[in-house]
Amino acid sequence: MAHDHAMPTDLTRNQGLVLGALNHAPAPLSAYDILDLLRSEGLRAPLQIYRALDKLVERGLAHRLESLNAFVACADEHCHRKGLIAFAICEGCGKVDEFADPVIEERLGNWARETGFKTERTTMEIRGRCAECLKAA
Amino acid sequence: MAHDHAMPTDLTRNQGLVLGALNHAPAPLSAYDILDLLRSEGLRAPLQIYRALDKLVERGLAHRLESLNAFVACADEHCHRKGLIAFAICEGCGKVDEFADPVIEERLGNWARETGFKTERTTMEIRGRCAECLKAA
DNA sequence: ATCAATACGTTATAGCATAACATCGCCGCA
DNA sequence: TGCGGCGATGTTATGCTATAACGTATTGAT
Ligand SMILES: [Zn+2]
Ligand SMILES: [Zn+2]
Ligand SMILES: [Zn+2]
Ligand SMILES: [Zn+2]
Repeated sequence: MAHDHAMPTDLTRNQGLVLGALNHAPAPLSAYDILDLLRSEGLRAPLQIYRALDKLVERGLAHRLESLNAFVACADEHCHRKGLIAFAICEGCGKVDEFADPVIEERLGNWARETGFKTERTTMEIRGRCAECLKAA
Repeated sequence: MAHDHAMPTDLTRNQGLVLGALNHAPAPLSAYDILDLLRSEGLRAPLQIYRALDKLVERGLAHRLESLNAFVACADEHCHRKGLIAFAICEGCGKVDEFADPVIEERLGNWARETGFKTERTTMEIRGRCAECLKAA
């Protein structure tokens, strides 16, 4: 399970609550999912969640999945990855696998250099079914 | 400009209107952008747009950009591409460049084979600034 | 004490997407 | 000719996602 993450100590209360919710979740959560989970802690408005998420994503402690409009905790316990990250998202169980591939990064870097494009950020998301779900079917 | 696309002849009226709007647009359009463009043609409801978009995307005549919640016409005039497509989206002018890279496709295929993941579809979107916009700055 | 920077709380609003239901037109087939 | 299936259409209502705009509170340095 994802229960034993080492959380940075300098998070604000809201940031800590949101990251905690993501860490305990077995699948990506939307901002509104998180809000519902944290109403018992006194949070009431979407903006409280979005502001915390902004900071967490900025620091690499969480990631936004564009194709899902949802968020996950970073799978890298301490030092969050630099560079390009790919996400494999299972449509069956919701599990998200996070990995980096230097060759892909290099190919995209080459393409950018050749075309004169200045990359700010890249999202790569694979949708499908994980091995476990395939076995179960 | 994108004015001279060969449009399939078997599109319905709504599908044709929507694809036309995308073909003439210099940048990705949201479903609501398209709706506003087509009110003069009698379209009134978001669903009319979304239904047409579903068909167009299904046939590869248009693409959905997940990181933008918007749509573009496929840049491949006739035979839309098979396989993995990457999109480079300029934050300055909105231009979208569509390209395929067999090496990246192979790397992702390898990863999937190794982990037993069955890929249904992949989205790859690069955000940044195109050469032209960089020159202008 | 003053000031700037950052986080927080609240209300309202904007933007994106689908559910549910009725209707229409086309085509194949008795 | 009439029936039945199917896909596209039209309409209303609703739900989900995200941000604007405002004010207050906390922190921490000078
Ligand atoms: Zn990560
Ligand atoms: Zn699974
Ligand atoms: Zn295309
Ligand atoms: Zn540009």
